[in-house]
Amino acid sequence: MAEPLSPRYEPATLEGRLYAAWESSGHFSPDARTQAGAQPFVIVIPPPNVTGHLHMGHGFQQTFQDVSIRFERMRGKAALWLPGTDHAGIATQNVVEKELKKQGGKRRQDLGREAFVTEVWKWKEQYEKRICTQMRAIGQSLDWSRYAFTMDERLSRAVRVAFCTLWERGLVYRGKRIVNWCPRCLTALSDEEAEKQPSKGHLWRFKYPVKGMSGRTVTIATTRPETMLGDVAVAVNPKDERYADLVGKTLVLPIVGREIPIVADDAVEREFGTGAVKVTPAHDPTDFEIGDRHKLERTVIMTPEAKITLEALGGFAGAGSAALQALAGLDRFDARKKIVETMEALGLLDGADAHENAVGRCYRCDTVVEPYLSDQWFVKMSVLAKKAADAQRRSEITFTPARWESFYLSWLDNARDWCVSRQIWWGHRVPVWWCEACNHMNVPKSAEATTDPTRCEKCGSSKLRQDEDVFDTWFSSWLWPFSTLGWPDKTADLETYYPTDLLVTGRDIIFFWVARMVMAGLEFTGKVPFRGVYINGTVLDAQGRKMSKSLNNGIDPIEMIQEYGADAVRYSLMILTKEGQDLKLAKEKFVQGRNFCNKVWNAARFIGMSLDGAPKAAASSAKRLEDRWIRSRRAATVDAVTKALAELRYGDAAEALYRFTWNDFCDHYLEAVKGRLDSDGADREEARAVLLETLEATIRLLHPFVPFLTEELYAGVVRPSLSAAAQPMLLNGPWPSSEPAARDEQAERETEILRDAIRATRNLRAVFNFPASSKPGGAIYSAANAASEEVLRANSDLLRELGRVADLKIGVELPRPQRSGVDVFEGGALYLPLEGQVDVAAGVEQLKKKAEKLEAGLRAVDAKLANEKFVANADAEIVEAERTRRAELAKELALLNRNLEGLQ
RNA sequence: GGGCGUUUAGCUCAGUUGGCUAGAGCAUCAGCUCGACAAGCUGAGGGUCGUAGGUUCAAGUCCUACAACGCCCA
Repeated sequence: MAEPLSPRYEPATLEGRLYAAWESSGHFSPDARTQAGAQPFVIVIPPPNVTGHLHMGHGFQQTFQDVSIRFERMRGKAALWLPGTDHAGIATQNVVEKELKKQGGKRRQDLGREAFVTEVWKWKEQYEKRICTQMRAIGQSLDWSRYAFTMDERLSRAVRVAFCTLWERGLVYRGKRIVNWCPRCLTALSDEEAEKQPSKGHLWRFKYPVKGMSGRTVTIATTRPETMLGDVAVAVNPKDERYADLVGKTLVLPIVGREIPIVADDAVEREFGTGAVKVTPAHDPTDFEIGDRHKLERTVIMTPEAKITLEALGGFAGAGSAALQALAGLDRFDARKKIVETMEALGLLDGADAHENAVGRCYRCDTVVEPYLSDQWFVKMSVLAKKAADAQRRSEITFTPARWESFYLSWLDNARDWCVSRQIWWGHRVPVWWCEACNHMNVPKSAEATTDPTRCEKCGSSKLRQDEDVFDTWFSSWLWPFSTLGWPDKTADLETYYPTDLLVTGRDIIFFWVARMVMAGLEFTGKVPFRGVYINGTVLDAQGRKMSKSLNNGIDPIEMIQEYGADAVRYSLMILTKEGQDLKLAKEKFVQGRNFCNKVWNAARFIGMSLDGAPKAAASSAKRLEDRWIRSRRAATVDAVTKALAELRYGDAAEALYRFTWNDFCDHYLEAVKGRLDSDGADREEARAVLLETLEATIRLLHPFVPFLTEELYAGVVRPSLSAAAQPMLLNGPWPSSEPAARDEQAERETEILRDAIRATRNLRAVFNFPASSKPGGAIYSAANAASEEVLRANSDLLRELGRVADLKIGVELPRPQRSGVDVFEGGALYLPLEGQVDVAAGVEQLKKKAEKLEAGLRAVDAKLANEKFVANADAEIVEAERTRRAELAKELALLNRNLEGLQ
């Protein structure tokens, strides 16, 4: 090492520099590997909102992806992690609208469509860099040369081709349907975008008089009284005897004065409310269907802003009435109140009950969604959904955790047609042209999808007007895994990198996105878009609540990176997570990652100080116990981590590395070799060789989790001692290979004995309050057998140094000296003579406790062995193990007791 | 109402096909400038595994019922 490293890991000093070096090295791109014939490994990023900022959920989700990408890249694959952002139609439009209002009080309508969209593009250009910079700050190894934005010319082309193709195949249609309408955003939403929330309301009962039967009324129940203006019938269940005689009769709709029939329909639940429901086909999806079955009129009584309009009610008896006129122009909720009051005044209110039901709200602005009749574009789901479900049933896609498979299937099996048109301006405009001359709808052929038609294909008129609507954002996102790779063109990228390997995303968009990508993939490319789907958990606050703006309980990943370092943030997130489980997070949790990074840093710093160029011995020829042991542990860890990462068990991999690095490598091995580094000759060189070898493997295994730290240590500590042929960057691999020959079970067993003897020594020192700086003499290690004796004898220098005793004696079944503390360890007993100011009474208490534990253990084993059925039924090796255990316990206990007597 | 998840130490969580005295991190207590690391070292204490049944030689683990909390769907 030329210059010593700082005693603390200081991430801020190196992260920016290292990321820039990685990016300019070209290793984020898979192209070189692909040209060399490597197998690809591909992930497309779930594109975040282009004008959003990176929140902890992104950081969490993207870190899984980066760990997998870095792992596979190091394993030699042509790893491609494709970055990009999403135009987020409604969300972005809303933000820009708000901003316009703030700046000059203008509405988008004041600017006009073209000028407004220009404004949004400006906004996008301004914020696009921010989120990409933030992804870099966390260390995400994305191939920026393939960066994609959903409204790029290239991806926009894909949207048009997709739509025109669906049109040709009869999978898309335009129709008047009840959609989820947001009266604030003034657009339709898909079913998935209308989030159902429980809401406290009332169930009102209204009496509708029966025509020609004086005094006779039918009582209906409703949660939305304002819609009664649009009632065109009342429906009852055909099997409901209460109303059997009334079916076919006519009611007079109060206030409006319209005559409406009583119809029988199976959709009506007899148990709900009064068993009679008002039918409003233009304002309720169930009523729409009832209306279809009974050929009822669809009477619209609200404007797109959800205000009452009486336009359709002019011809009825109550048209001119003050009661009805008073409702004109009222907001729907004011109208609700007013209608209830009016019905009460008319003596037609039968009462109301408190009622809780699920009310849809706009997922972007939280406004209560109105079921509203309008013309929209729909994608037929039945065929697409069945294909997507079948692919799953043929196991072409694997979900992790597996339980999401059934979740995915159950949605597909019940998918309703997808409303893809939105009445906003920011997005991909529907590629349909209306002829102003003959009103014909011109949809380009898919082969010519990107050329705007100039003449009506039916009448030849040049007066064409493009459809005003834009597509749902997800109508571009569902093409993401292949539009980003060049589809609809047959590009080399598409050929090489599609289908992708892994998709990592949250469970909240399995319907929105995952299922639809599978549909699109199968429909447009004939292949599933990805083979594996990892559903990550949700990041919650310390109290288990979702992080949200309104609660202000979010934790900013960028702030955490500044405070603790990107590696600390990444590592903490990974070790805290268990396959797909939610993650309760608090700022303090990042301390664990930071401390770990600092530990690795300092271990490397120490090793660096001990190295001096390449060691002059081979690690594989090192024969000392600690060498064989750490090499065996390393080999086991390589296998465990490789397997865990291949199976997407990120938390398990992080934990295995934590234990190996801290408990094995630092706590034992580094301490064990310190003495040898002072010596000279082969013993020293072998220690240095093993140190280097272990450090190298450790930082390679850690690299996917803590890329900055490890890259820096590779450059500063490891690489200078390696051969000139070593890779210039850790990023590029290789991944440590499995080395079964290094496994050494005997060394692991012997080290357990040794470490337990050291533990016993330290324990006795603490228990009897030996001063920390003292080195007690005369320690006696009484081995239970010759094998243990040999282990202790061969490592007596470690016993002395790590146990901090002045001198010691080792033998088989040695006698206990007078007035000595005793502890048992695996393979023997330790006697420590008590001299001077030591606290015998305290020690006796501790030993008694230990004896009690042994007794409890012995009782448990005895109970088992006394049970004839256990001996008869359990596997022979289990029984044998219990017998051995019993003998050991009995011996330890006898020893402890005998020696306790001597002390008291 | 249906589905899924969770319930193990003060807190956050592990615990594979049932089989050593149920583990870790943080927190707690005691002691430490012992060759990198006080963001550290050493040692220790702490759990009737949500409740009640059942299967089994043996249950944190399998089965049944129930409870609480969370998420999704209706």
